[in-house]
Amino acid sequence: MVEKSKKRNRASICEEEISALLQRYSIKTVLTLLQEVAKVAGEKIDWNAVVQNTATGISSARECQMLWRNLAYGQTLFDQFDNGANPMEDDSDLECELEAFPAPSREASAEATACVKVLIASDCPNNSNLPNNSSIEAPLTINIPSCKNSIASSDSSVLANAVHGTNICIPVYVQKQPLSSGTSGEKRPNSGTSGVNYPPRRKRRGWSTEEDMKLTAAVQKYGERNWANIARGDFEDRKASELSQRWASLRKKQGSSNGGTSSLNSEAQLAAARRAVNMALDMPMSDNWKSTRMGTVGTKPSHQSQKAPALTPNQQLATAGPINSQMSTKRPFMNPIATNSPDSMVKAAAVAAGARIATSADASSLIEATRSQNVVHIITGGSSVMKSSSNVQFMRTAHTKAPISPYSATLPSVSRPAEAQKAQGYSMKPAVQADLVAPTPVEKIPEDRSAPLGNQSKERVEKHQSCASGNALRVDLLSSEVEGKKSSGDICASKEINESPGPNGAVKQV
Amino acid sequence: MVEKSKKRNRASICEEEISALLQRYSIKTVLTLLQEVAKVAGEKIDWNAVVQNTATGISSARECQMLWRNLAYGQTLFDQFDNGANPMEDDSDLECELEAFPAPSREASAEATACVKVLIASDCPNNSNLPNNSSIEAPLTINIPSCKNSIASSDSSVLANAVHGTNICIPVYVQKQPLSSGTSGEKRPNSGTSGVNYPPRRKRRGWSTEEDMKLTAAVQKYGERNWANIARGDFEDRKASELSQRWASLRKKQGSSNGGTSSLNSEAQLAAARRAVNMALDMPMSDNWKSTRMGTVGTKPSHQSQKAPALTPNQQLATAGPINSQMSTKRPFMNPIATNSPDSMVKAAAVAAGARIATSADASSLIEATRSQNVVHIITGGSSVMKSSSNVQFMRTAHTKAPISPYSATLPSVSRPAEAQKAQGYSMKPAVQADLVAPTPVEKIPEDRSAPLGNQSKERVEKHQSCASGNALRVDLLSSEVEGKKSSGDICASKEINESPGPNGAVKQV
DNA sequence: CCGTAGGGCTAGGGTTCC
DNA sequence: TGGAACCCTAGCCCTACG
Repeated sequence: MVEKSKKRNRASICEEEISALLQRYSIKTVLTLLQEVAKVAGEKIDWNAVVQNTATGISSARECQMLWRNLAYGQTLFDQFDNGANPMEDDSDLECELEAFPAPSREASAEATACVKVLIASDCPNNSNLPNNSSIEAPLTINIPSCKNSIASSDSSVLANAVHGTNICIPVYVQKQPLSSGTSGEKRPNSGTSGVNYPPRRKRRGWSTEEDMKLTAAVQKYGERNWANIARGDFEDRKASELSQRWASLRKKQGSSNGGTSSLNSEAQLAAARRAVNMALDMPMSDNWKSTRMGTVGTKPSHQSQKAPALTPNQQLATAGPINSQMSTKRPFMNPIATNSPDSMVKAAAVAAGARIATSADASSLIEATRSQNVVHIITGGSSVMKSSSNVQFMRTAHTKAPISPYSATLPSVSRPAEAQKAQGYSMKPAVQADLVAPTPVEKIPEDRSAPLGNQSKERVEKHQSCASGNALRVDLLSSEVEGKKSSGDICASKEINESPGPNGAVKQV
Repeated sequence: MVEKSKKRNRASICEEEISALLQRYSIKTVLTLLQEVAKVAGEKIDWNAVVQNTATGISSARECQMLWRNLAYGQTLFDQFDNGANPMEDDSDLECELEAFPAPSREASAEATACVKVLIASDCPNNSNLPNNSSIEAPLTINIPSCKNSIASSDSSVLANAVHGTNICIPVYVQKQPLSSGTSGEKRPNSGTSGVNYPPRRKRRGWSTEEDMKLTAAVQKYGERNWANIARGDFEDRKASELSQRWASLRKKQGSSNGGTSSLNSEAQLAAARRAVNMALDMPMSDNWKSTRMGTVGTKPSHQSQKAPALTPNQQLATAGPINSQMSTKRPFMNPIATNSPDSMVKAAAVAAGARIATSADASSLIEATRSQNVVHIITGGSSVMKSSSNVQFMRTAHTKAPISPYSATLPSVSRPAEAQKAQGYSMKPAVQADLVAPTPVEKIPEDRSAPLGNQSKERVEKHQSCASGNALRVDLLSSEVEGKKSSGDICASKEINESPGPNGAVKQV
């Protein structure tokens, strides 16, 4: 009688079976049993206990189980069992997945679902204990069409059915909720057993320094716009919006206070950029190349014609190289002396060597930076603070040692991460990225977390790449006044150039 | 002299090579060449043409090529070639990927990258044509440390370097950009050749009533589908998609304010839900089961103890079933007569059978509905209007044919889509979802576009699932007064229950 | 190419709580 | 009382899909 085969894990259930069920048990019986079963704690169901307290009228635990099994996975109903028969072991339950045949319509599903939810939610059977003060009876009126007419699919027939049908009303008991005073702001009580409280307002939880740092790190890692990713990855109990908000708050604070604490990706990058510029354009040859690094990656791509504009300098000197060189010495050779950090020198050299990406790691970091933030800051010397809106790149540079003119520069096209490897592979035309480090920044670069970054940065970059793959690279400069503490340096001849990065006045000074 | 082996696709480049390069060519020379090469259109580089116009001072096409190859993929520099020597074929370029050794630091990469970007972006060589009106010269000051000191890695030494170094200033030419008016929302000009605009996220700009009316008029004029035309014609600074979206929003609002025009998903769903309720609780057995569908899915999950409360009805009847049944006939058997749509009957049966999800399609549709809107409306007969904020489910039901008492009911936990399959698999306790359709709605369901949906709904649902996976299902009822046109029906004994769904007074009447 | 649907993200503004 | 945390909604953008 009972299918014991646990192997059955897929079956279809059709109207015949339901017909059989409903001809034997009323819907109310069925629902009552389901409710009672649902109330059983734990996984195992003590059918004897169920049947003792059941309101279904079923007196046999075995029958209860049978009915339930039919409900749960379509076990065949049978009608011969002793009233005192013990139920089967739970282990004899099937692992079964019933398939609808044919599938009901989407609307029907939704309809049924919504309906059942209402009923389910009122888990107070109308024949049990009275609704107490915390419960409210709400009538749910149901029209029972007179079912003699067949084929009631059109609206008119539906209406006719309604007219001829009868209405029944079933009480729905629900937990009474305290009226919200609107402004009282009281916390929603965690009413224990009734569960499903409203998405309760979470307890307010301040941000610890640790969390802030974690956030900072995450932003550096993911960029400023990927709050959802950050939230999923590192902040289990903070929402993306909270992260964003907190980040804005942090930025505001640090921006207004002064140089802030940590160098963000953008900031570090931009500070680095300035130093790099310092180095790149006239690197003395007096450096020690020993124990330094050089990384340049170039690959000749098969048929990609991407190119990037190169640089302007024009000075020409030729120097005999010590290695692998049969070249003429057009430039006085200096003994390699370690002047700066090896890394710096190497990178400066890399720039000189063609503004190519040095390593895939570098490429990815660049890409990441580019993707994760559209703002690039190069702040030289000054302690000014600037906040820029998305999609604007700032570079603060100046003529002399304490220059504080911010520029905004649009980044050239950059590959998205997935294409990082590919992007490295240009040799027909040198790639636009490069590596170098200028070892001697004039002053400490003030921290500034700018660079809010659109989540579209990735795609945006991609688009740029496609639409501006030629020489079309633009630098938008923006010079702004110095804010914050007075800069000890002089602002050199930087012009006041206000570039509107967007229609929204995307450039903001904080 | 030239490595022709195309097999070389991986090599390392180190400081020695760079040293060799820089001792022979100045950085400016290098950069100039790179820029010039970058400007070459197409994939192939005509070195003879390059050398004719070069500002590098290099007079040999062969040398140019050699230098470029060194830059691109580290080809060894050599110094013996005729000035008139023809360059090698491009095909002799290597496919090579240079690896940095050792890899530069991340910061160094970023620094170099940003720096180079600035330079690259100003692709107006300072020795070429004057910047025109659309260009702006911005000084980029670069500090050139005096390179005699070695090991300048600490900040202090960096500073010292800066002090002792010299600054040079290179002009950076950039396209002048029109000032943005801030909130004007003007479109960012597509500055043609300069490319790479950043697609800035436009500042959000709410829709004024005037705009809405304008939009309405435009829609009436052009029809609902020609958003592109409308945008071009009347909405300079709105995109077609925005118009479409706004229109949908407007329609939703208006739909809820009165009879509206079209039936929305949520509304249809909820109307269906009511009908389903009508059907479910006392389905007559006089239906024709032929050619109908039944779908129920149940699986016994391994160790999941999720359960859902079942329903209240208590009436018990038993009927002999025609199929597969050896059961006792406790209930009068009626010949199956097709009373309603097959789908409906099937779904009603499904509810009866345990409020389980019928099919995965249904499950997903349910999930979708739940996810996409937190508001469920079941409006019976009345023409009242209600707007609810997220996370509240309303069901309007009543005793009789024109009932208009809205209830708010919290949805039970619902799986998110990814877990839909999993969610189907409960058989230890029946799942909460179910399918059924009541075929005979009493009245036409008024349209109501409610269900504003936060994008957090998903997470909320998820949370519900986790925190209320037991029997904790609650129904919060909310009865509101009828708004809008007078309902022809009577408002039955629905109580006035106002449940505050959230701290924000989420329940709003429109 | 145009439209739509749907998802992601955030600015903005409200509410609650400290 | 103000600010911080929380929350929601509207608006924008993007991608798929038709």
